[in-house]
Parts: sequence; C-alpha cells; structure tokens
Amino acid sequence: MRSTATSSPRAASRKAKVDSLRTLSSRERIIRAASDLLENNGYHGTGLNEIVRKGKAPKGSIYYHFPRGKKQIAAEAILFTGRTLAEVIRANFVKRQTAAEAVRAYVDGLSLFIQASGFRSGGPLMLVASETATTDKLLNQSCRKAYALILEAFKDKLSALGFPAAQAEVLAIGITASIDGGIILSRTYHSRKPLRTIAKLLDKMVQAMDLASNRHS
Amino acid sequence: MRSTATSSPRAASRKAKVDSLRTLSSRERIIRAASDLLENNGYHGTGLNEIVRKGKAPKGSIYYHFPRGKKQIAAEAILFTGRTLAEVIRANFVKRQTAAEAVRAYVDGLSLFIQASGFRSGGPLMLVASETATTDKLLNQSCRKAYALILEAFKDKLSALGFPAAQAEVLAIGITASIDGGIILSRTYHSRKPLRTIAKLLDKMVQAMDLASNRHS
DNA sequence: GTCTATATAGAGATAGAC
DNA sequence: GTCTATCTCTATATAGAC
Repeated sequence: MRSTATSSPRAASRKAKVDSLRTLSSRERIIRAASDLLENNGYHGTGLNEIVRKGKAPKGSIYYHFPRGKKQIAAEAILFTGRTLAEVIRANFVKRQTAAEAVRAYVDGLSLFIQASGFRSGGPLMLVASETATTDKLLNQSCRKAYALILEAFKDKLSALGFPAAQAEVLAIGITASIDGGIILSRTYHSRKPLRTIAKLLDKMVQAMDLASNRHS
Repeated sequence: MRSTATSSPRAASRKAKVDSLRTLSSRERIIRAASDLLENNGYHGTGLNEIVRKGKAPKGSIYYHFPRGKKQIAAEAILFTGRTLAEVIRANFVKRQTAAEAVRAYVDGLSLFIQASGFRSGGPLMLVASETATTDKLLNQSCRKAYALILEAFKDKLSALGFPAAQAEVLAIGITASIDGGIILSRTYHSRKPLRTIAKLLDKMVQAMDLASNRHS
C-alpha cells in the first residue's frame, strides 16, 4: 500500500515540521514556525509573538538565539524553506520515469497541499521575496539563495534526464515561475483549478521540449 | 515618432498616475497612491500615513472618503489596479499581428518597467491577493474581481485571434501565472532575465498552440 | 536559556472643531 | 472636506533578574 502519488511529498515535509516541535531545540522550533507563518502571511504580516506561540517556544529565548531579531529569524527561516523545498522537488523526480511526469505529479501534489491548508499556505518564498526585494539586503540575499536551491533542484534533475544545460535552466525558471503564479491564483480563488491548469500546461511544455531536443535511449 | 514598442504601455499608465496627482480629487489620489504602494509593499507593508503622503492628500480626509478605513482603500485600489492593467493588456494586443507577438511584447515591456522602478514595482496584485486570500473577505473578493478582469482581457484577445474558448482560457491562466512568477524572480534577483526567459517561453507556447489548433486565414 | 517588565515607536481609528 | 488631538492596540526591542 502506498499513499496517493500526488499528496505524499509535501505532506511528509509538513508532518516532519509538526513532529519536530517536541524533539527539536526551541531555536529550531522558532525557525520552523517562522517558515510556516512567513509562507502564509508574509514578512510584515508575521509577528514575533505569533512565531513563539506557534513554535511553542519561550518568548524570552528569542533574542538569546537570534540577537538580530526578526530579520535574522526570517532569514534563517527562508533558507530552511528553500532547503526543504529543494529536497521535496528532488525526491519527486526520483520516483518518476519522465520529466513531464515528475513535474506534473509535483504540481498536482502541491495543489492538494494548498487545498488541505484551506488555501492559507502555498508559495513558501514569494511573499517574503517580493516584500523585501529592495528593502532589506539580508533577506533579499536569503531569498536569492533559497530560490537558487529550488531552481538548481529542477535544473539538476532535468539535466540528469537528458535535457541540455541551457534548456534545463530555462525550463527550471519556467516551471518555478508558473507554479508560483498558479499558487497565487489558487489561493485567491480558493480552488485547485488554476494550479491544475498549470500542471497540464507544464506537462505539455516539458514533453514538447523533451521530444524536440532529446534522443531517447 | 512613437515610443519604443516594448516600454510604452505600462509607462503610459504610470505617467497617468503621476499627472493625476494634481488634477484629480484627493479621493482619487489616495486610491492611486495606494495602488502603487500596495504593489510595492503589500497590504501589511503599507501604512495610511504613507498613502496620504504619496498621494499628497490631506490625512484628515481619509475617514471622510473611506469610512471603513484601510480595508476600503485597499479594496478600491485593487479594483483600480485590475481595471488599469486589463486596459494595458488589451491595448497591447491592438498593435500586434499575432498572439505570440503581443504576449512577448507585453512581457518584455513589463520587464523594462520593473527594471525602471529599481525592481521595487511589479506584480500589482499578487502581494495583496496572497496576503488576504483567507484573512479578509472584502479584499479577497476585490482581488478575485481584479484577476478576473486580467484573465478576461487575455482570453478575449486570444479568442478574437482565433483560439477556441477553452484554449484561450487555459492560455490566459498560463500567461498570467507565469508572468506573476517571473516578476517575483526578477524582483528577487534585480534582473530582467527571469522575466525575459518567461517571455520567450510564452512566445513558444502560444505559437505552438496557435499552430496546433487554428486555421490561419 | 528563559522570565518579566518596560522602553519606544508606529499602526489604525475616532471625536469634535473649523 | 479637512485639521488636530487623542485613544487604543500592537509591534519590535532591551534590561536585568533568575
């Protein structure tokens, strides 16, 4: 018996976060709680009180673990998010035969995850990335690194499946961007439909580029 | 003499906003200033003081014109943004021969606009849409309406160019989503490159669907 | 490592004068 | 339509005890 192909990867990472609230240090719990809250509400929409409450961490520990305050917490949370997401993406490719299949399964799974969150979650980086792109150097750097991890994950896996490097990079950008945009629309309309449309379009696009440029062994 | 094909549409709408600071009522100036600020900094990142300052509007007039406060201002600003953007999109199609050409020119122009803003602007709706998707009904409704205007603009124009209705809708979603995602990446990396990559990919995709489904008269 | 108390600033919002 | 004063709330951050 296996869990449904589409829902498992993100669900697993979400579960890991929750479990860890008991096992990990309060420092780690703060980072993970912040990661979730920043995804849902953005940087300006997330308060320190909210973070320690959700992370079941003592408020008095904030400035002990993070001397530079909210910014530092957010920066570390963003990097945590990037690493986690890149892992999930890579894991998704392992079980699939083709790139098109892997991408489609990933996006469909994502749409289920977002639906399960009541359309509160989704787009782990985009809010903070846009909010802080020109207003905070540290956070902007963190967002760049996080997105780079994600783009690299796609690029690596596409390359491994035979896509030329240049094409893999272009596709990675196209996949990442359209997923982010699809998430926005799905959150806005409280519906899986936009993201599922993106899944189908990406499937087609990846398949087309695959046929055009790869010799299939 | 005409302004450069790529930069004109958004630039024109931006200019209209600035000019209007002198001509229009303070109510209108508040809405337009809010439209800009919400695009750059999101809902939680935008303050009422900032809005009246940028709109050169008297602070004392806020609750006279907008009895329901910040939410009401944001809601009207979002609708203004949606209408403006839909107009720009439609205008862009008028001058072009093919759908692929129109989309590509639009996205390229957008990337120039974002660059010209120092990567502070771009993605007029996405921040507020994501921030308020499940936290404020009024704002969520406004964002839905605004996105609907944009999706409709694309869909109408694509239909007029011969795309079957279903395909036009799917394409409109794909275009809107990947542009939003491209904007996020361009803002994050302070570079036109991601958005230009999206422009090329969309060009290919629209062309491919055009060839596959249309009889060219 | 964590607690409490507090500093300080800024937000959105309201009332009443003009 | 606009101004000023003020209320209330919450935010981040700091200091010092334990």
